[in-house]
Amino acid sequence: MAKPSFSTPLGMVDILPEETPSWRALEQIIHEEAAKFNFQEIRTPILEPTELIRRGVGQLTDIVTKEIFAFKKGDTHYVLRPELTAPVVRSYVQHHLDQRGGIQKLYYIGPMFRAERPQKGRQRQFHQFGLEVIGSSDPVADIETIAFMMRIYQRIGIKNFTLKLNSVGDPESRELYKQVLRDYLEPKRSQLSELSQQRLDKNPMRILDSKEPEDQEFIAKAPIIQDYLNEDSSIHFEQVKRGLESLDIAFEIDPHLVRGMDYYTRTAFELNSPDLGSQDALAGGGRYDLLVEEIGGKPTPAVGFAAGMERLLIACKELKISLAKKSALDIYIVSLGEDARNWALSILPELRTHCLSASMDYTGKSMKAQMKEANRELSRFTLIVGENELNTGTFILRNMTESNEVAISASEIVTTVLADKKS
RNA sequence: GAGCCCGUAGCUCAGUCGGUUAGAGCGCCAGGUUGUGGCCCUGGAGGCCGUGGGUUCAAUUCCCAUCGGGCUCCCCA
Repeated sequence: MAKPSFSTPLGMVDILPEETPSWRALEQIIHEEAAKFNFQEIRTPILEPTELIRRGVGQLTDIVTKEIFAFKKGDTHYVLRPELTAPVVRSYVQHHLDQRGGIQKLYYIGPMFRAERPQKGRQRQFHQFGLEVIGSSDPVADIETIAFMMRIYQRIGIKNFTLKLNSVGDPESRELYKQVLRDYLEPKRSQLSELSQQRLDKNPMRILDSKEPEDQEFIAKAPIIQDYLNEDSSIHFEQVKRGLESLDIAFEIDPHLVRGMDYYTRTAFELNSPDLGSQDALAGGGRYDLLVEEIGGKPTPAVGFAAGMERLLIACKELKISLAKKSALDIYIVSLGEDARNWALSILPELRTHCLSASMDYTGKSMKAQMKEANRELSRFTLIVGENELNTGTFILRNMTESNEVAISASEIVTTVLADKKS
């Protein structure tokens, strides 16, 4: 094997022709469902200012401290976007979308970048779809966000998952809870994992998310935030729960669910699948009532989620769900000789004008080889053109699935193939 | 950032306790059918056995390094 001189960067993959139909089918589903919910698509640059991500996602988060692709051009620092909530909010503020009236219901599909060690379900360039509802603090926005997310998986047929729900509180509730948590954990500091000891100072709530064995005992007995929510946040949480119940969306409360981005307030949720292996989060999201202001806009409540597309496709593969199959060709023209090839080339435009997919040999190979190719391309018909046909004006149209053929005139080709396609 | 496993044909993998021309299935190309695909039969192309170094009379095989891949921890989609 000649060694390839070049290959994709670590953790980045080519999506090959046999895979793109599934991707397009998934994208199609997302676009269709978004339209049903009256969400509008937004597309933003792959690059964003470093400072936006730092402030948006959080200075101390893993994403910012170690997972970012950053570089500098002139005096400006850029990053490849690691997520899209902060950029969408940036766009919302930059273009004064709040001035358009109503709330903004936006969705997106696109590549994200995180400089992590690749493994199953984790790449350095990966794709997410997601949505952001900006301008509403009503629990209905949370419920619709989750309902949209669940609908995508439901439509695809992925049912094997757990929806975890929590409230991480508003700033007031959270400060109170953090203090309670610190008071509880501080006496046990020396018994906690090294990582959790650091977190105790910076962000004690993330200790709840720890998987270190030595932390588990303390986490299990730790006070839970639900007991420290103020009345507003508590009511909000209750309304979200009730809304999901009324929509028959099953969930479980996980008081230890703390997500990786700093901007979440109140509602936080995550969808996990046992079909994914170690990286089991299909999607996650929550409410972020402080982010718009943090990024320079007016105080504006918002909620959203993001879902991993590769992980969704992995789950499909595990569950043997096929989103798309190789598309069949309507007609392949087998041509014999120079005159026949020219004739074939000249008839293709008409076939395509009638919305038929049509192709022919580009290499001048034997009839048998051309028939093989038509078969490989799953062509429904082959049209055979040689000297005889050109002289008599009668062509052989072979039905490849039924293995029979008819002699027809040139003017009958389109109608015959179209008639079969409709039946 | 840390740990473990793996690199042999386009793909999936045998094999070599170190020793003449490295194999299979699938795929590809061609012939059997000088104008007919799928099934079948026959043949063919395609490998410096990831790369570099070491040990040895001899390395695809053993050792070291390196690169690449996979899985795991951490964290996340």
